[in-house]
Amino acid sequence: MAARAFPWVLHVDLDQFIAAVEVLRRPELAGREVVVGGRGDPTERAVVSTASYPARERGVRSGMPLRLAARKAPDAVFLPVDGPHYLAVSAEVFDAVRSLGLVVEVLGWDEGFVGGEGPDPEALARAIQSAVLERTRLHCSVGVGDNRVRAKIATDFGKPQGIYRLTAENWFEVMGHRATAELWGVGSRVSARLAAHGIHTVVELAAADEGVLVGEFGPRMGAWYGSLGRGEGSAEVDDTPWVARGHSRETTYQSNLVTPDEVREAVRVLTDQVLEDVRREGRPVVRVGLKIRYAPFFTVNRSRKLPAVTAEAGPVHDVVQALLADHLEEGREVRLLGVRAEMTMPDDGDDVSRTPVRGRV
DNA sequence: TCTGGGGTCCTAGGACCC
DNA sequence: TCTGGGGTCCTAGGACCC
Repeated sequence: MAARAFPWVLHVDLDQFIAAVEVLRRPELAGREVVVGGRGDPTERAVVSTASYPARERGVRSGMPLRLAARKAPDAVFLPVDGPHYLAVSAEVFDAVRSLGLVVEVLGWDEGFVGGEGPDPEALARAIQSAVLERTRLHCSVGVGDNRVRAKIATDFGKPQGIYRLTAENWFEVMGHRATAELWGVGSRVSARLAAHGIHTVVELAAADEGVLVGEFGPRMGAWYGSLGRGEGSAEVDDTPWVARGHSRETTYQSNLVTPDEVREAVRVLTDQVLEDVRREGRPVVRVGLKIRYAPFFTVNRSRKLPAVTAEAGPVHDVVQALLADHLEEGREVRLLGVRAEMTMPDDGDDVSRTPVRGRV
């Protein structure tokens, strides 16, 4: 159990995971344009979860509205997202890696870190690829790094079905000239704020004055972005099972909700779903959140601590409905509703906000 | 935009207390 | 009122990731 540092960190990432899993159970789709998203109906309000490589060649991307994807790839096969199936396949993938006697930290359905030792990490990577392929018939790419940040970024250079090594030795040669947004943890907003300080590339970020970064992003994040630019980071791999802080359910309605009664009822349904997720965890609720997205696309989040920690449905419904009553602006059409519940963490009694702060990555 | 759903973590400001 | 200086809790919002 617990975290341990390794000389090598390997990042294992399944290639076009969801699309590949769907092709496995429908072999006739091999080589075709496949788009998985929503309920598989490209006329609905939903977005692309994954597209097969042939569909990507037509310009279909994750996160793109299905309607737009259908315009770009009119002949593509559209399939619904089947989360439980992907979760089951994912568990098999990581079991296969663990069967090699390795320490595995799962990051999501289709990726995870693996601790590596010995002189030949590429051989280890090949062994992982073989074990996964043999067990699940799925291909993966493996990034080899001297820490997590470098391993994670390395994987992209190995795709598909490849292996790529990124360490302190070749970090600047490979990454130095690239845009800061190519770093894991730097998105469009942060890269724009960096650009405002004249910082555009990874090497510029690495050399940036720490005072400037701290002034812009605060002591913690500022220092962290600087180290990201240098490719620095933890080499720990932690196989402790993940404990969720909370659960949420949200729905974008195919047509906007108009009356307050409709909204209240929809929130009640979502709350019941969240309570079911929470019940499976066996931990009580400390705080609830309500998300309202008004048409056309304006989102508000409101949250409230419960008067007392509880595993009962009644008080949770009461607080969620009270949040709604206090904040719903009647007369505005509602496009999306979401309900979130945060639970107590296993060893801190009753206060989720006291969870020890841990560096990202 | 035609803009999903499920998560995590960080920051900042106000309330409140001493 | 010409209005301290922390520390902590709560809430809102931002940003990022898959």
